[in-house]
Amino acid sequence: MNTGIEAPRRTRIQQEKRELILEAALEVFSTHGFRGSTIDQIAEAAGMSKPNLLYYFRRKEDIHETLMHRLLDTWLAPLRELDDIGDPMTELRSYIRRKLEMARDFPRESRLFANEILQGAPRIMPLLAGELKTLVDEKAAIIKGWMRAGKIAKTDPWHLIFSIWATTQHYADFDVQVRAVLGPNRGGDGRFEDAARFLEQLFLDGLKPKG
Amino acid sequence: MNTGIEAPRRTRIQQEKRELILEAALEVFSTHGFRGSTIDQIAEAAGMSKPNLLYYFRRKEDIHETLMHRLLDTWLAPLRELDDIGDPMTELRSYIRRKLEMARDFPRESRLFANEILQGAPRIMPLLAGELKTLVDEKAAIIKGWMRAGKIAKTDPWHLIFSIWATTQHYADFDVQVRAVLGPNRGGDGRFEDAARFLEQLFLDGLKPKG
DNA sequence: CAATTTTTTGACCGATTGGACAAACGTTAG
DNA sequence: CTAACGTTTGTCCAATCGGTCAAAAAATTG
Repeated sequence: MNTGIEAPRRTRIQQEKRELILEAALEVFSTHGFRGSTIDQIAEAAGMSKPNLLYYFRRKEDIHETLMHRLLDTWLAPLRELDDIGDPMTELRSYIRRKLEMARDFPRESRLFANEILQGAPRIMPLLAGELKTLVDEKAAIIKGWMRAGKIAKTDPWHLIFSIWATTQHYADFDVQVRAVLGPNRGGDGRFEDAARFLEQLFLDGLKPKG
Repeated sequence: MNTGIEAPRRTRIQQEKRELILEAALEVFSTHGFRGSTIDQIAEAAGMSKPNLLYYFRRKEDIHETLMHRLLDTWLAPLRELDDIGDPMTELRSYIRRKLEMARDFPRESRLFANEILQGAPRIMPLLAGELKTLVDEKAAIIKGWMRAGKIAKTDPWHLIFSIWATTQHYADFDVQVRAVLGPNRGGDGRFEDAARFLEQLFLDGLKPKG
């Protein structure tokens, strides 16, 4: 997909500094949101002055936009990998696992995305209704095929995808709450393995007691 | 629980105007976050001047604090209702239904809460580790009892509660995304009934095809 | 070296922010 | 009526915001 944005040629130093800024901006934006973050905060986190930062990104929004476009690519990678080859139940299980791993390894990206959606997705609405919808529709069709073939239970594929997104991203977006509720004992590093075990069972068998 | 905050006596007009402000602030805070919202925005939404608003709430934070405390009470009501009387599977099913109804009927409250948690819960952290944890632990114990009695499948009660929160609140917090992906046809008012049907099946039977 | 280009910074600007304050307004009680 | 009290607003302020600009500093080139 051509976004119409031409990437100008850049020196090696420019590339590195831009990466430094994006890394700092990810940290700041993901915890304070777009409007809650200041250029000064990002500049300080990147170890440079505000005018210097503005030399690499002319506007605050440019940083955010670059971050969002880059994010969406990696963020949807697990769903893109979901395909018709292999056992359906295994395919879904590994999709859930991959999504949970992303929540564990890239919580800032998850929160950045959540912040944007929460506030009405003013900056990426076209992407949601376009690229994202197309991708989800495509994968929903695959899942529907599995259902018709009797490989998995018949249900709504779109809401199934929503539920996978919701349950996995919850461990990144609501991390403070999860850790607060689990307490110091169970809220440690093991919480992701516990979550993985639980989700596997939920999506496989549900809660009905085994006959 | 005594918060230590004394509620001063207020005239009838003060009560009404304060309600008006809180209603407006809920609208603004829930879509822009705390730092992204301005007193002017809230004042305009409430149909009064900024100094007039500051006559009823001395500081911007006072409005947010009042909103958050009030919110937590109503927000946790469904979980409080979960008790040992009645059939476990029915209890859980109606908890899920009630939570989904709250996401449908009070999306602004859900988003206000999500905004706060996303940003590290700086203003309600003690409540999470205190009141909330106590309540969840208590209900987790009840659920554990059901598991021991063989009434529902054995799994992690805490993560079960997380998954119910995540899947239901998703329809409030990520509403724009849900509607964008479902498209104009399926993204209409019926989406909550579709979600209810799906979630019921997921939590009951999971995805494994019926033998 | 000198000339040129790229990078960095201090100083500054207009706009917006949360909030203060006194004066004006409205209402009610005597 | 008038005095007292509760309510509303216009004006103002210091702090912070995103962003500009010229000039200094550093790096690159010849």
